[in-house]
Amino acid sequence: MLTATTLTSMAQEVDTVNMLIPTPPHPYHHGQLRDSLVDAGLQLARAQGPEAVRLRAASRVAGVSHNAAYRHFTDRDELLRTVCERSMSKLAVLIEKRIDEVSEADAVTAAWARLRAVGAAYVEFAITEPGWFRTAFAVPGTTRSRALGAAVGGSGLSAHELLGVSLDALVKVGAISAHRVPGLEWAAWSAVHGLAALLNAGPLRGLPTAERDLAVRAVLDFIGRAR
Amino acid sequence: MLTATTLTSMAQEVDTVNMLIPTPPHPYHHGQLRDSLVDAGLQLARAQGPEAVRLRAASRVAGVSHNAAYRHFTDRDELLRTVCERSMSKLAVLIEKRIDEVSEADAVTAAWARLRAVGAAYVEFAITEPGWFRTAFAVPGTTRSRALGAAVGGSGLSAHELLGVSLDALVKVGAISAHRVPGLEWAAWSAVHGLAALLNAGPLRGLPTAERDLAVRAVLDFIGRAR
DNA sequence: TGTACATCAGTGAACGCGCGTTCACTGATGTAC
DNA sequence: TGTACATCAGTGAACGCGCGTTCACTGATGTAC
Repeated sequence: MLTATTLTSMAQEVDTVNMLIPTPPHPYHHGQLRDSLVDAGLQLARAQGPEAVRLRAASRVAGVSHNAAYRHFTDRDELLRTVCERSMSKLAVLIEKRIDEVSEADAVTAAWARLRAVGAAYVEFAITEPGWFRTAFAVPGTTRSRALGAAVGGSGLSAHELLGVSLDALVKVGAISAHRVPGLEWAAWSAVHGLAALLNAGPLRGLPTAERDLAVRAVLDFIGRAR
Repeated sequence: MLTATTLTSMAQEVDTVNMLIPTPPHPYHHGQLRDSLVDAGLQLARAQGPEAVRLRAASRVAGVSHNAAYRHFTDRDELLRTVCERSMSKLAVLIEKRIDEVSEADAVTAAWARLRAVGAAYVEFAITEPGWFRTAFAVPGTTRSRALGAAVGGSGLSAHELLGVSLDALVKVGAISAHRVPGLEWAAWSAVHGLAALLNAGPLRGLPTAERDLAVRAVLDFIGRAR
């Protein structure tokens, strides 16, 4: 069964590490400026969270004058929303990846392992990418936005939908009864989200790795005990 | 048993409602400026969250020139930390109040009801006072700060300590075994904190009251099923 | 009890910062004829 | 194929904002003698 103990940095696997260095000079017509600005915004969000996603800062990173951005975004908020959606999408991509890694043979065991994988991936993302995690939840309504995973072979389901699919699978396999799904959905999501928040920004930031892994295991076990 | 369905505004009971209006002119020597600035900071935090706690804004609300604050705080961070601690303390005071309202006769039932009251009060505070809730968790390390409740007849225990006490009581009364306490502590805290965050700032903001109450009940039931 | 003086706790002006946003502009590109 | 011109996508200067912080100041208060 997948545990949450191996919280190595997923960064390199999910995306290339970029430094916050302005890009070298470019021809007058940039050509990809919108994408470049979103990438710059993602770098800023990754390093410093959603507050750091600003038009001037992103333009600086993209190596462009600070008002060129207005050719591609109506205002700062549009850039921020785009970056939030992309962050949320990265979370969904990681969750789906971890689900796909589950290889249990028995259908029931596998279904439980997949639910656990959803929770573990959620926390893994929060810990290894705190800036993106905070950004993903910085704008209300982002959860419903679809993942961009389809482009890289994913289903395009959102993080929330992946949780729903996992719970439905448990019903289909006979592990839990259907009427328990809504409650479990709430409980599981809340528990995992709260754990992520407490470990990250809250009072438990900087907990030693061993204790942190214990806490993660405790919460995931608790959810798994729902059967 | 205490439910979470009555999420009426606790504001008036916990503190007087203050508008963000500058106080009337005062004598040259204010006399209570430090307290006034902290109160002003609490008003700002309540209305707009921790980002709004700024020296200039607080001075404005307190009706004082914007640098008088430097006689009482070394910098903005000291004011912010003070306001965060006070917010955390308000959370603890509400939790303790809700615990004290439990009136079950049977020791085991009462112990469970008190644990539930802790969780319900936590969510109640998050929903009725979102600004203070965010502020309480805005500065890492604030959780360990003691509540100021002792002054108003409370125990002075922090929110976290009140949870611990409730769990210990369940052990003492024979409802759960001692070795389950750490895991339960993590799970309960995470679930309730995550629920608060999702309902508040996250994707579920603006959920209709009925659905929201269902979600709260689902999560509290889930914790209560730990027996 | 009265005066000199130190200290405390305010004031008002100023500096420098990064920000979002707007303006008039100009270089590069695409299209009609 | 060549030229005129519209359009697109950049640039640089500027405005106004609120902020934290520092400076020299001044009014009020408390204390020593």
